[in-house]
Amino acid sequence: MSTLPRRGLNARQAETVQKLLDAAAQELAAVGPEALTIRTVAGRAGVSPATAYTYFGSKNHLYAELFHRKVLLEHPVEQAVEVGGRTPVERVAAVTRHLATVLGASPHLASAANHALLGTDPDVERLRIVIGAEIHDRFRSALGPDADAELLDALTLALTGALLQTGMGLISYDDLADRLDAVMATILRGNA
Amino acid sequence: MSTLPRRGLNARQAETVQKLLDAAAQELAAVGPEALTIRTVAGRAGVSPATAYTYFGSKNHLYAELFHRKVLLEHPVEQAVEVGGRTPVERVAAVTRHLATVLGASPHLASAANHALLGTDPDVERLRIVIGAEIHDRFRSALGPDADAELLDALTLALTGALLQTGMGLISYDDLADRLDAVMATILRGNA
DNA sequence: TTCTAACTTGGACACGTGTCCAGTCAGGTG
DNA sequence: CACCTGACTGGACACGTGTCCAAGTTAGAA
Repeated sequence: MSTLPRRGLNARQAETVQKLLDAAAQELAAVGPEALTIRTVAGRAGVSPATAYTYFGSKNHLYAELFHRKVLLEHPVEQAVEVGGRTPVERVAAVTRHLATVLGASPHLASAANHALLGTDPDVERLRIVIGAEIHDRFRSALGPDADAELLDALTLALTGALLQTGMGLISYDDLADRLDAVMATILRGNA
Repeated sequence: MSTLPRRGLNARQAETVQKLLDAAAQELAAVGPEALTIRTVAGRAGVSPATAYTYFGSKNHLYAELFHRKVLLEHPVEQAVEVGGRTPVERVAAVTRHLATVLGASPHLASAANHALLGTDPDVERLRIVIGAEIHDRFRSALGPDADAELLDALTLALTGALLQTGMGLISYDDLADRLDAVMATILRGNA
């Protein structure tokens, strides 16, 4: 499956993939990440399980792809950063608030992705790197081009940890944004 | 299973549990987290699978318990903090270095626990909270009793994120200690 | 010693995962 | 229009998970 996820899909294939992703999003919202199976998603998409496995080699891959599209691609943050404020603290807060909002709107997806992105499939690995880079870039554009690498690292790790704890239920989605604000401000203090 | 993990085990049961945990550690080191199954662990422990499921309701529970015992209970950090240095930065570094060392010695366990602690079983949830509290306490004793809550939060989240990324392979165990040093120092700057 | 409560066992069960492959179907090409 | 390539299908397969239960076994009480 490692070759199939995006590159070089013809129209028909792309449509099949889209149907699967749409069905997965619906199924996820309907029954949650535990109850969802590839076969029910395939059924909902009007496609055979074998076909589903052609495009998504594992449930993890499906979740990771869905997360990437729904959370990152469909919700770019450029404007949030630009209108987010004049200081780095404000712009960083805009990044994390934006993410918290998007995730809070799809808690099932967030929790599913939490598990999925830990997977070892090559497909998941690829998406993990893409997603990590995207987060990194968002912080970089919030901090400006001459940001300290260690600082970026600290922000990214703290965000990662917060998302993890949210997925585990230790932080509620309602609290996430505020918690992140406070943590980011704490980290930035002395590093602005 | 939620009632059985620790409380009120008689000698025979405690021995069974210990045999299972020992077998799990061996199996984990031998074949890695993916290939391990409850049944092979039970076999190695000389116990039936049904018995194994009596004490560990899921593979996640088994991993979480193993992690808690091997990483936290068998490796208390008190002395590390005490001899770690005089400044908060040095003592925090002692905590994270200590953890990084222990985890680096059992990468399979670390990665298994990474997955497992995300589980939804009640047993896992309980251990998650216990483990989280333990980490929190370590930072608190490193920072002193009057530590800022937001600062503690930031350190904990960054550590969590770093452990996550290590489990995912984005940070090597060799780099982990140094990365953590740098990140912790960055966060502490301006918050000492 | 005998009894009893409990821990343990073997084995079946339903279910999900991911793989595989021979066969079917559709759409564009000649 | 017949063809042919590539996507899709159906269904079996091996495997692991976690559940269940009737029967066996063991340790400690009477």
